Amino acid sequence: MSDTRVSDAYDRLKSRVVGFGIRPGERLNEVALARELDVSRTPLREALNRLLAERLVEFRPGTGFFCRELEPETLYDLYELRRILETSAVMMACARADDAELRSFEQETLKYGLDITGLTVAEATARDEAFHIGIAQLSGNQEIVQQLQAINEKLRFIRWVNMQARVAASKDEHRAILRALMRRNADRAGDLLSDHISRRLDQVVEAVKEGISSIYMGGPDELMSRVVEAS
Amino acid sequence: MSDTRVSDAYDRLKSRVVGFGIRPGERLNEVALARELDVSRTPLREALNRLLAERLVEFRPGTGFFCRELEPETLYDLYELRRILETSAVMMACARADDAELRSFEQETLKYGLDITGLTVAEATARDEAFHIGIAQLSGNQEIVQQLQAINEKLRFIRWVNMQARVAASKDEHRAILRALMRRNADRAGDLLSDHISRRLDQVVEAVKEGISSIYMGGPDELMSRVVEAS
DNA sequence: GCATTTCGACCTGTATACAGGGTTGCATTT
DNA sequence: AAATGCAACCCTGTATACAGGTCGAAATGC
Repeated sequence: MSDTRVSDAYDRLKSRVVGFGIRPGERLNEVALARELDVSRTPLREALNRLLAERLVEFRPGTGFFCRELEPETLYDLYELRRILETSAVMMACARADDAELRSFEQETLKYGLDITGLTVAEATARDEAFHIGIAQLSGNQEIVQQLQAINEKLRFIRWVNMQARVAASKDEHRAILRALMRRNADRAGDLLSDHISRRLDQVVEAVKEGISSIYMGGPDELMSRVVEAS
Repeated sequence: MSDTRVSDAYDRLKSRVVGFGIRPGERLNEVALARELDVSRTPLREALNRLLAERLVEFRPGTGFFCRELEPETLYDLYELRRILETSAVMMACARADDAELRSFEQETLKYGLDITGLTVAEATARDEAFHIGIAQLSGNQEIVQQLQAINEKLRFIRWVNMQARVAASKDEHRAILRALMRRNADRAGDLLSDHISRRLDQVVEAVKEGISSIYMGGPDELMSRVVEAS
């Protein structure tokens, strides 16, 4: 059992929202949801209010809570924000991280290898996120790390949809970024990472459309359990 | 009356937390707080959970809610994050904002003038924030704007403390930033804004110490109603 | 047949009650 | 005198009840 019923409901609700267990725009019936999560309405509403502050759900007074809508513009802005933060972070990492931290990150990254073919989409996405968060952590700025994690949650479904398309390129790009980082070449690392994310950013609008249809085709479970094949 | 009792309690609680109506680290007694805010514990706790998600309050299961602590390191990280976001934003603004938006911002900024001597600290801080948020809005990226607003709330008390120290410099720096922005000189605008914020960043740790004592000297109301004098 | 209005069911918003656990203070012991 | 243990009180965590409002559906009028 979790710490409290609130944090328990919060965690499970969050994974449903970011994982499309609940559809964007869908209205949330508190009584039904409380029964599903096996909590009463009070802790459920407390959890919903946490998600509201993170803008993962919306709220209309007198009407109730809704799963957040997916505006392509918002997702584009989030991708851009991610690019800004990660580009700055890798440059800070080049300047600040000590040798032991860099080596440790390199080892952790190369431990399973950069190749993600054969993994499910969910696994590949998790590993991709870990790579990027790892760089942010090397920057030494915890606020950047936390912001990026929040952003990643909002963008996770796009990563799922995109994960199959650019496997080979992603692997090479990650390797190049890692190399520049290990050489503490801040300008090059920043440029590479910026371009790496920009390439995804350019596809966001299409990804949303395709993503929605993909998701409603086989459902989120089907999508995230697909196996990534070499391109 | 507000929309709901939750949002009402949320707004008033938030202004207390960011304005030091509640001391950092202070434990929040729900019954007493509910009585003060004239709501019952249920909406109060929902409001507290929103603030928890924003990390403006902390929570220990079985013990209750606490006002967030002020770690100098966290504040330093937030200042740095602010610098990164605003530097990117002003460069994006140079490239993207249309002429009408730029002119409108210039007019709004010059309307009251850049000189803030004679205003109270609270007024001067509000105007300073408006200048910086205005630039972020010109970037066209709403996510950046919202992130900056959240960051500003967490740093507001430092602005209060610092507001008196660097009035003259701030005025000139704002003018220079505005000029570069109007000329769409992205590199120069970015550098100026980065330096502008970096100067504050360097003072953060001292500001925290001085800030704490200042606040507990005359109380937050006294601090924010001080009049800014020419240096 | 379509629009409009009214009625009813359901759902949200909030208060309150109760149980369990934490905290604090006092007393006792070392 | 300091530290530790115990007990009482208070406070948190959660369920539930109730009131007010919203949305939908059905019925009636045009």
